[in-house]
Amino acid sequence: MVKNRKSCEVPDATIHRLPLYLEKLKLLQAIGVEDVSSRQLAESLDIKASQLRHDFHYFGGFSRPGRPYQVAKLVPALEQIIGIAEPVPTAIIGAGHLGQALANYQNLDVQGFPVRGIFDTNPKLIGLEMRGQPVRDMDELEKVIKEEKIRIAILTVPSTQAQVVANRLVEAGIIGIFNFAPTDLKVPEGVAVRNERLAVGIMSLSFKVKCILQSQDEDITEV
Amino acid sequence: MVKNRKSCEVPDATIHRLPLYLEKLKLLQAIGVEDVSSRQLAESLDIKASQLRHDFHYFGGFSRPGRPYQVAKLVPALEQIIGIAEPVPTAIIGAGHLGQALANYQNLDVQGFPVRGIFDTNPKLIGLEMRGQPVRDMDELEKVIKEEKIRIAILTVPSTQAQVVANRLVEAGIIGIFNFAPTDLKVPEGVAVRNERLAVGIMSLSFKVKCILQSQDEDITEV
DNA sequence: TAGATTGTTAATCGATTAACAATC
DNA sequence: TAGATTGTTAATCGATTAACAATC
Repeated sequence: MVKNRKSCEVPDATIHRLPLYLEKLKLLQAIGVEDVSSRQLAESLDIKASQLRHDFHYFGGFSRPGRPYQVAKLVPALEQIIGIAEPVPTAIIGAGHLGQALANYQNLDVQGFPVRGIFDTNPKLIGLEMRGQPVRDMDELEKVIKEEKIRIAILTVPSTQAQVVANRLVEAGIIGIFNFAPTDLKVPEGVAVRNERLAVGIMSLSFKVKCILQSQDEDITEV
Repeated sequence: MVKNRKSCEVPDATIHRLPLYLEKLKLLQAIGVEDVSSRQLAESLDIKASQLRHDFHYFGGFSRPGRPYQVAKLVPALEQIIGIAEPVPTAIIGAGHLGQALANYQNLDVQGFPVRGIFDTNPKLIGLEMRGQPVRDMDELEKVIKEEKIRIAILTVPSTQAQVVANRLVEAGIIGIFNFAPTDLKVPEGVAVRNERLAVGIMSLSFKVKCILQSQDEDITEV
């Protein structure tokens, strides 16, 4: 399977677009669209058709020259590539506000990441139900991960605890950590981490807002 | 002020690193570090020193050749550039789980984005207190935005409502929207939007997890 | 002075876009 | 056939990295 190995040497920029392609295609599927050209699909995502075809080219052969893409074929192909052809059992570590928000975020299930464990150390939270799942004591972490074959963990604990918890997760066999703590986790090779920094998001927005305000000031001054 | 205009023509990649620089510098400041070289700072962020200096070069003159950066000068300079030298009054639209999580996320205040209004249409939520702020009826949106001089809005409403609410926000004078709904908002020029797609994040993580699993399978097969 | 550092430009690298043959 | 489309390679563009003079 040389193809498989190669199919993982893909730029991050391309990887980040795959979910967008999939989302749009599912939308088309829902309204009964059967075929779609690279031009149509790209236009609806505000990118160039050649970029879309170039992205697809990493994985090869979704259609053949002259024929548009078949939505019904492309959707499962992308799900396969992204790794959600089968549901991916997921845990949420930290049942604070953010953890609760994510636990209750129904799309997580729909998108292929059923939550099979919610954990916290706070006795006041343990036992509470969220989406039919009880919040469990962290003591049960390793046991539940094993039993439920959980592969991905969403980490919403305070940043002081993030590294310690991450170590336990890795030890327990987790190979994907979606980290919401503003900490750079150190993990061994063979474990993927994605950091979600909400503060970075709002600050880069702030930069652009500042630029807009400045340009408005200039316009007024120049009148 | 040609400098200002120019200082906004900065690649997105650089803009996204500014908050990381600031965060690390504040950490250094907290432990009493006074000077820091580009090499030290870059190393702690796992980037190249030349990249850091290249980024700073867009804004010019944080130090002079031969002298390292002074933390006490760099922090306010970056805050100025990012646009958080003065607190930026912020609103949260949608007091569901995610809205609540963000409202209670204390760092929002600390980082320069005090929440000055939380809004929802659900009568069960209106009146509830979150961090000393009542959840208000959407009817009050325009009034409060004006009174509190709110510039940035965090949008956590269902995607079906996102565009309608965004239109109202723009009309009311908001110029920055931090959008958590999986919808591409259409806004006029002079309004900045940043989309936070949690589903994209977890799916790109899933892609990498799948690749790790495949490479492990290959290792076993090849033994 | 010698070693370290910044600001700044040039070289390299990688991602995006264009072009086009093959195909329907 | 004519027009539209994909897969694929080449050209372009932009971001990262290296290099180095000026300075401390």
